[in-house]
Amino acid sequence: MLPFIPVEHFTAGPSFNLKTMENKSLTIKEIARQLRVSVSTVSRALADHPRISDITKQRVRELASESGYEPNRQAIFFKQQRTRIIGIVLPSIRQEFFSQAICGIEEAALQHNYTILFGQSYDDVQKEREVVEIMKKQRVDGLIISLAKNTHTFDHLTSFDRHKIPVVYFDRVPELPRVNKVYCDLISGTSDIISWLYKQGRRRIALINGPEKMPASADRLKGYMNGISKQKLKIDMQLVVNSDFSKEKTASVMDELFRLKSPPDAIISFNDYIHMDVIQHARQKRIRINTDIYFASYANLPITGYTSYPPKISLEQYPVKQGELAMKIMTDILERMNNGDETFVSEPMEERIKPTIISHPADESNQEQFSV
Amino acid sequence: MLPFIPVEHFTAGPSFNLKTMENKSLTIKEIARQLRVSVSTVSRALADHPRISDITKQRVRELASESGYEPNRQAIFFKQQRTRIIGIVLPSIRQEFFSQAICGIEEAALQHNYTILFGQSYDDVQKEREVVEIMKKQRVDGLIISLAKNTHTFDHLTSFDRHKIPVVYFDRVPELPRVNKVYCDLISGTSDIISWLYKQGRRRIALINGPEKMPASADRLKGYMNGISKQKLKIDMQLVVNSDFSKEKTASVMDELFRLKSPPDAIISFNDYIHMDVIQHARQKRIRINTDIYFASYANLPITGYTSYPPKISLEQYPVKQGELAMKIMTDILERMNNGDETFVSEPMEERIKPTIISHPADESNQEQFSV
DNA sequence: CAAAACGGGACAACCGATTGCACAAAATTT
DNA sequence: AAATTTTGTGCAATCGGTTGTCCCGTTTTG
Repeated sequence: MLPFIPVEHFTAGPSFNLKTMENKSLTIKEIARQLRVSVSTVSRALADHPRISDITKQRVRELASESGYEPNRQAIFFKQQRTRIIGIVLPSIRQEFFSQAICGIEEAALQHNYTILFGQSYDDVQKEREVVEIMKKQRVDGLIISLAKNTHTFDHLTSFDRHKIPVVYFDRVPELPRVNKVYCDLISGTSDIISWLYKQGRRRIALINGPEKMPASADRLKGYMNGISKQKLKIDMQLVVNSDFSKEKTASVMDELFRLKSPPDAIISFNDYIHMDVIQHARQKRIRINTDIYFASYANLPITGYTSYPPKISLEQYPVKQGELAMKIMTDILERMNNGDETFVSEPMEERIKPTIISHPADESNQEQFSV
Repeated sequence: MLPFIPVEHFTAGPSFNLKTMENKSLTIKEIARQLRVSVSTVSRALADHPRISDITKQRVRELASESGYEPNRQAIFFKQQRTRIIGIVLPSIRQEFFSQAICGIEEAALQHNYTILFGQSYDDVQKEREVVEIMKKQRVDGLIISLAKNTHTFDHLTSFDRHKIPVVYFDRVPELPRVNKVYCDLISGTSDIISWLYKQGRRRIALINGPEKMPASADRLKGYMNGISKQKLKIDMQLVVNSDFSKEKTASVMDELFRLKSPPDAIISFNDYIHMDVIQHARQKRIRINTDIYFASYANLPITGYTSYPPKISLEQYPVKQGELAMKIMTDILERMNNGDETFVSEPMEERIKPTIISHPADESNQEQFSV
């Protein structure tokens, strides 16, 4: 049997009353007024407090949902001194690696009812400082950051510790002790690349690395050394060059490689973007890609599948998974903090992800080109 | 004459006192206590209120900056019922068009001291609703959104109007009257593409459009019709097909085109991503790209420059500029709202950007391939 | 010289929710 | 039947600022 529907339902609609329409959202106070109970009762009823009678709870909940009440998070978080916002600082969202990572981060954040505040450092430490400062002012509950390539000091980040705001480093992690971090083990990954290339008969393996000071470069170099040694090849530092990611610098270091008495028969590029520049330059030099020289790279970005010459192999670094993990560590820490557990200070969390070599099936359209 | 400086000043240190180190940041209350004035005085001193003496202002400011006081935005925004956070909802950040747009948006936001809360709809209206709901709960000051491809109802967005939260639609805009929007004029843009192709001697120009219901598709279609008519060509609706962006559907509609008695000599793809799929399929059909058939596309994404077969022309839609404009409109509206000006309700802002045809210089490496 | 004007600052309400405490009424125990 | 416990609810403080109002002392004005 249908209940009588009061006229208001037709004039005001089911999900908000006139008050709400007038201006802003309805408060607990208004509900209390309409029900002639105190605000604390309403608050407790909504929180399912045991001391509130079922009847009252019922009434409160009904009115609340009927009128589309939404608790004011601003107020709650203000009182609780939290924001449920996690700051994310990345070098550049335009790099597919990071935009993928964001997806993982966002996904995990939503699951734990956090939202993400977003900022880019454009790979510059100065901008990074600014963005981080803004995050601090916004009182984020935590910070996930992937360092700019020229970030070598960390005072702008360690200051978070004083405020007990957890920081999780992500992919581009600093060489600091006792920090939370998620990264991909590029040392063993690089070593694996060398092994793979060696098995393909390559003996003069070059590495086009990033800026020397970048930890990411250091890892690749270390892995390179390990790999070369493991295959009992001679380490020739002439085969290791550093680019600053600009097309020009990459071209010039490549020229250096080609000028060697014994030029490389395989080139490992810092990442797929560098790889693409490398390829462009190599084409100009009339080098037969993945024939004269094998090309390897890092990141395994989807777009390389669309390009003329994807690398023979690329190291999948699982950005989505890394992002998820970073956020998971963050939420874990925050939860522990809420429970008064402060072990996170002394026992930082660390996740090392093992990358995988993905060998590109020679692109069909390219094959045709070769046979034309 | 200097006032007597209490001992605390020396024990507490220059950049933060013990209290701050202990736990969280220092408040206006603490400053007031140390200076033996009331909190309101401190507040007004920091706000440069005329009723506060210069001496007091001086004292307050000094201690504030010395002790690294940061106003608690949570508290301020809570009181002012604002957050200075703008919600951004995009289909997918992994699409370069949108990640570029974000850059423009972020840039403009920072300039106006806003931060952005980020969410993706993954091009699905259901997810879009969820994300939008979260934004609403987070009490964003405004929402900038680019619609999911299957968004045809707008109740989840019009509800913002009731709360007087401005919404700016961006690139993928709805067909609603009286809304703020920034978009690229794809109607004239598409017409321009047709003209360009016509000048190149193309007469059977096909359009691989997106889902029929999408406004973006409607624009392209309208521009297509205009363009064809303008060149006094016969409109043949067999040359207009709709893909749903999946590789399979794209391939099947292409097959339709090739089965025509009089197949196309030019194909306009919905965007550069579709274009890449189109190319892949066309290669399998042994079609000589940009010779047998000219390929045109939308977006002019940087990555096409790295691909085997960039489109002959692509329509630059200026995502960064669009993003900047969207945020500019947003901040304009918010500022006017603050001044009690509510004209934005009756007079929505609209920016139409004129796209530009970018003709790809035939890629050097591709040329070589042809000559092999 | 009294009244008005002004300068400087304190008080307290407020934003919306949470939460410890108090207190009355009802239920239970002694 | 008195004492105690339980139950249901209200009061008021609190988070960190902002802001209208009031008050007191000094200076200016009539």
